[in-house]
Amino acid sequence: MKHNPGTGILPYDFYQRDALEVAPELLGKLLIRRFDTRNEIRLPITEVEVYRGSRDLACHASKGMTPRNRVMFEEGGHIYMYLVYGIHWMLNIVTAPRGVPHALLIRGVGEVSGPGRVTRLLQLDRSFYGISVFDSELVRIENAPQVSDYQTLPRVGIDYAGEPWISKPWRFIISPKKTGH
DNA sequence: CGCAAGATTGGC
DNA sequence: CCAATCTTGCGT
Repeated sequence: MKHNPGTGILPYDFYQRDALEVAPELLGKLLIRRFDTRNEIRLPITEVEVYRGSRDLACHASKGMTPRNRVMFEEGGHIYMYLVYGIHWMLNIVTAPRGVPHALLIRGVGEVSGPGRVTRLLQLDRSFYGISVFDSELVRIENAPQVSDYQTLPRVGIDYAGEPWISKPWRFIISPKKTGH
């Protein structure tokens, strides 16, 4: 595995931790989508949601390993893509060591809000399933100063999970910039 | 093999 | 409020 020393790319070890620990640190980091040698999009991650292992009934891994969620059980740094409602691709960054199925759903980058809009903007789909953000040219994440001003809120669209999972404040979002004087 | 439901979005 | 759109996982 490459670690890309000196490139500013977040290293392998960054991802080998509990998703709840990685989530606030991922805010503000630069998600980079390279289309070719001349074109790439670099935007800060503004909103993520934690899906935390087999006990979390909102997490796809709560029903064990399946063909779809297999990559969640890989080591941190892999990309988990899946389709919801037959329409929208969801981009997730797997975290935690191999065998511990944690993931972070990327819900916002730059000014773009909403996980479906993120993948549409960055042109991410099934073909990115299983690649690693710490050694891919096409999708990578670069270090940036730690964000200190963020809030936590309940996750969206997981009523099916029931309590206590519905109420867990596992959605992390950069606080809106204060404008004006 | 059928089918209900979905980590959402956009339009009426 | 509700349809779109199709994959997935589970029950039969």
